[in-house]
Amino acid sequence: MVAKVFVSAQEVADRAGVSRSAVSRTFTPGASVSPETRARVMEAADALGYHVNHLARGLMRNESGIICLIASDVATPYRSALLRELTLQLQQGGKVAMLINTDRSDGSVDRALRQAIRYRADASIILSGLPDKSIAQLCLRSGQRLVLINRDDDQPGPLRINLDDHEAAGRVATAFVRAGCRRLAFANSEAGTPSLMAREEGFVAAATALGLAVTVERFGWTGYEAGKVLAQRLLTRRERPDAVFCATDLLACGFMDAARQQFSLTIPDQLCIAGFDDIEQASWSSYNLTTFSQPIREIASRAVEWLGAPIPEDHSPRRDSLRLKADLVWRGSIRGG
Amino acid sequence: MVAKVFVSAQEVADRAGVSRSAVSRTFTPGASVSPETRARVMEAADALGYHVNHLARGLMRNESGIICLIASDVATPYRSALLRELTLQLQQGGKVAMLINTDRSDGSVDRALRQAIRYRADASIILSGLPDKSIAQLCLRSGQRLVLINRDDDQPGPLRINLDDHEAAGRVATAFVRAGCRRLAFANSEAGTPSLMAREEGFVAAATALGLAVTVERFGWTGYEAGKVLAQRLLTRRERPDAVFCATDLLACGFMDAARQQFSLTIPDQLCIAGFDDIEQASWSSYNLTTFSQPIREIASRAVEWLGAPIPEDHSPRRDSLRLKADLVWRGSIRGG
DNA sequence: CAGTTTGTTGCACGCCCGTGCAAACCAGTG
DNA sequence: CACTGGTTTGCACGGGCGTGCAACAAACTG
Repeated sequence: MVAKVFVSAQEVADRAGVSRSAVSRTFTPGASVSPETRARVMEAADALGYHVNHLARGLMRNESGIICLIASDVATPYRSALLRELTLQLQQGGKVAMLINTDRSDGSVDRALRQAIRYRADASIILSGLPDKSIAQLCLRSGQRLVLINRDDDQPGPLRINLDDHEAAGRVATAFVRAGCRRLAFANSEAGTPSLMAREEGFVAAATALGLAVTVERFGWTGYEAGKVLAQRLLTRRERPDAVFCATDLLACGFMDAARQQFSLTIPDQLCIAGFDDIEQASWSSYNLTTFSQPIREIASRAVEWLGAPIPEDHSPRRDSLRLKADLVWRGSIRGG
Repeated sequence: MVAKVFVSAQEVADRAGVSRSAVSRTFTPGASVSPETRARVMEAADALGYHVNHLARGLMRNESGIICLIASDVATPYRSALLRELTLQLQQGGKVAMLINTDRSDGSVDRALRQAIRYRADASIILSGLPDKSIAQLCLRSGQRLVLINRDDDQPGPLRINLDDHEAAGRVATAFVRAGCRRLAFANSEAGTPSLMAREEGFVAAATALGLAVTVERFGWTGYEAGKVLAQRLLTRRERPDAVFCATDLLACGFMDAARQQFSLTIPDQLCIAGFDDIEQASWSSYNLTTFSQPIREIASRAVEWLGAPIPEDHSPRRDSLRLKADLVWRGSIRGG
């Protein structure tokens, strides 16, 4: 068994003929080292293949540099795109991402947060689920920062980043009406997360204001297959909808495929469709889906920026809650773009 | 500034009225603690919200529990699916995944590996690119284990997991011929990674053996848009191909969309298509793509299993190179399945 | 030249944990 | 009671690092 034998600062010091402190200072920006010693240290370090032990450094500095990303369904187009952007920007900020998968079971997020605590992560970014209040409080008490993305929670402490789901959904209703649609429907999943429900409520509210009723159907999780089932259910109704707003693009893709292949409908002539997220597939020409783009870059940059900023002394009315705008991307699934 | 104030074992010990060792032993499986003290410690730990500091534990044990995943294009369907499976299985094995994004620039993988060393990762799993020999050697010398997935490298030390790309590609050629196709083409990206090239070579070799020539076209990276361009190029040729093997499913999706919409071809009647990876979209009914499924679960489980196994004393002829089989998933893009 | 400033270096301590070792304890035996 | 074997406990050390402090050297200042 070849034990772990990473080279330590002491070995570098011995080889360079200096004290270990000198080595440490060489790798600490702003520390006082003469150019000569620095050079000798660097040479020895290169020769030996020395790399600062961030575990030990984290112990000392009380700052591990680790940011925990907590998410489920990470292989989903939208999630993976967000994860990509987050990890990229964290890396640029000198942090490193620790990825923890959650499932839909109870306590899954709590377990993930416990892991984050064990590794003394500087912060946790939660993309799915909601932690128990007590464990969230523990994180905050411990000095760990928390970011909730698209989880419409209201407890103070974490940074909450959300979209204007409600308002955006209203814009779709208007667009549908302008396209001459009268029989509106909303295709949702049964997941019932705040942002999905906000889209549904926003759509229904706006339609009602325009004097139209909305048929709402909910099924399964927000995936392609669920979209097909939803199409099955909505398109076999007596009063077949002529416009459907799907809560996510994945649902929309499944919906469109079923609409075209099983019901021989043409889009957008016989049926208008809108989605949400602007996943890559929405732009594929088979779908060419009109949808809302999640401001992924901005979400990530706001989160990272907030993590880098110092915690203010005063308990001032800090902007811990952001509501970003989702832009409507016009493509071909609604008439008269 | 609320400094980090994670509760330490000492505080738990004080509260429970025992020594710090007792606390440590309580959280160390197999250590000798009486039931009473264990109970008192647990109670105090719960009350204070204590969690073992894995940074310090890693320092002691010389084993951080961190596994580094190094990859580019993590938002891609295939990559994200593999990442998901890896992180899941690592979690089940009690490890934790650290995700490092690379780009296509030189030294990107090397920088990622350096980061892995700094955090004293127990192992690194590389999904994209190839590390420089010297840095790879440094990892191995340091006792860090290395796994290369679909990177057909031949240096000893790392575990290398590859597919039977060459042979699989041959099976497609046969299928095309059986479907009555005569004018074969291969659509590749310019990335030139070993597995992509193996698919190309395997296809060409098999076709040649069957007495058919293959038109090869390469463009861009392995994405949807590149697939469209490749269709543009291949389908405007004098001798239009009647069967195209795309190096990846993403290329195939782009290719199919262009073939249908710009060239009004029907699939599989006028054009047979095959892909590779079996990404989720391949099963979407707009594509219904015949393709090879990457044995993602097996790749992940083999990797995790290998990481968990002890390094054998003797330098025996260890199975450090695995070649897994990619199964052909018959769908509707080749005639006569 | 004495005195002061500036810059560099090494020592020693602490961060939090696991563990070898020896002391302490406890129950059982003759 | 003395003795033995087994279990539990605390002490002290080490793992790799950053940093305050004091010692020291060099460079100025008057």
